[in-house]
Amino acid sequence: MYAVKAMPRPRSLTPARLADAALAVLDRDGLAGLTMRAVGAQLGTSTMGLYRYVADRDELEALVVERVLERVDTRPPGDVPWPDGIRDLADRVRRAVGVHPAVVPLLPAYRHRSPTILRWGEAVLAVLTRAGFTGVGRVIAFRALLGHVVGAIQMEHLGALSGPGTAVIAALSRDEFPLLAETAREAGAVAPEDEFGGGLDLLLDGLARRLDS
Amino acid sequence: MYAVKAMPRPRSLTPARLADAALAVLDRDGLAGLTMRAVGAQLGTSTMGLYRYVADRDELEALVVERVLERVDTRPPGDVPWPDGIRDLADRVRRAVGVHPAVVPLLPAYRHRSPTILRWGEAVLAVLTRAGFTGVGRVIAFRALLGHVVGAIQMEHLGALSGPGTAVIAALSRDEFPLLAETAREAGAVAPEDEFGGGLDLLLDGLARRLDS
DNA sequence: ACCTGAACACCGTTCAAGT
DNA sequence: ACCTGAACACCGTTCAAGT
Repeated sequence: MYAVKAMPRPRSLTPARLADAALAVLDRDGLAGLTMRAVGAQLGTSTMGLYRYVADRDELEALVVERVLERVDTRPPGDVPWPDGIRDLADRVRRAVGVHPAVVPLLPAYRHRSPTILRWGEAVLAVLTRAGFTGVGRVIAFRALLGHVVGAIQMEHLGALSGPGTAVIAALSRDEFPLLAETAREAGAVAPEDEFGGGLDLLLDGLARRLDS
Repeated sequence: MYAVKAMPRPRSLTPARLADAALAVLDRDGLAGLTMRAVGAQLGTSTMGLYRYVADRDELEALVVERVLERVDTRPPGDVPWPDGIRDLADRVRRAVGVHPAVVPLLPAYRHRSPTILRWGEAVLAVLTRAGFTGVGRVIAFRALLGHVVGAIQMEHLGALSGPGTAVIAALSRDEFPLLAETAREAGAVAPEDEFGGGLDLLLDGLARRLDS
């Protein structure tokens, strides 16, 4: 019995509950509204209570990012041609982020620390390797795909074709920016997923050519 | 003479001087160190003096971003094959940002407001148009190129091949992430400009195939 | 062991006052 | 007209105190 002198009071929070609360605040009030005080209030606990679960605000943001990325299925794609496998994997990330667009500004800085993205990267590399890529060619292919996913997701949410930025450009003086104005108007007809997929297909075609030669 | 009753005191600052001071602070102390107080101190004026030139901190950041992008040559590339023209234009942005890497985290949000990037986009579209791209195909091509430049620059500066992130990955357990660990080790041999150019070439090859068919 | 609230050292920004 | 400094309403985080 002597080991049970004082029952330690159970923790009232879990990292998952904390991450959910922070994500709720982020979705509701945006990145500027994501403060330690706001998350504490969301949970009904004191602000300082959070520091029992995270070392600082940085760690809380990492928790939120991982909470969103967790939803990405990182299992190998089905038995399909390798370009379809890559398309599938890329789209899983795009869809998961689309559920919580407010997390987009955080992705570049926290991407590296995400266990989910590591597993996802391993799955992408498995597809590339089975397709026949090796060595430096595989490095370039992997980084190009990662760059496209990162870049295109940001384009979609911070510079959306249908967003205000494009409207501003479409209204630009035709004298100074004739092609930009024209392209912005044509862009209205392109759905976000077609833009994402279309760009990815360009990359995949380029990669296919590398395998032929 | 009655129009010259009271000579207005000349302004002591210019937007350019302000932007240079802010850029100096950013380069020295990073984004977290870029505060209104720090920029005021850098200029030897009061903090509040800055508000005569910018409406708020947001506008100061926009000024810094534009100061860096200003250096990008937006004139049409020489009379070269179109893929070389695109390569040239893309590399101009990469090199300008490389001089002030601390500005990278600001790029996604402020890109749209930059007059330089608008002119640069017009130049990219001119090359694409002369190459034969039109309509939706041109929209996709343009956005894919923009996405690659944005994504690859961020990969280079926030997730550099030679950076600590890759070292961490290279040290990962070979059991859990065998391909990631192997690729990270191979990545050490790839220079940043080769990674950027290699990815861009994949995209350009994909684009060339669109013109053939 | 776990949680709390006051306090501290910062921010951006408002505003009344100086020259 | 231009510039300044005190003050206000926020932050993240330290720390001593409560249960």
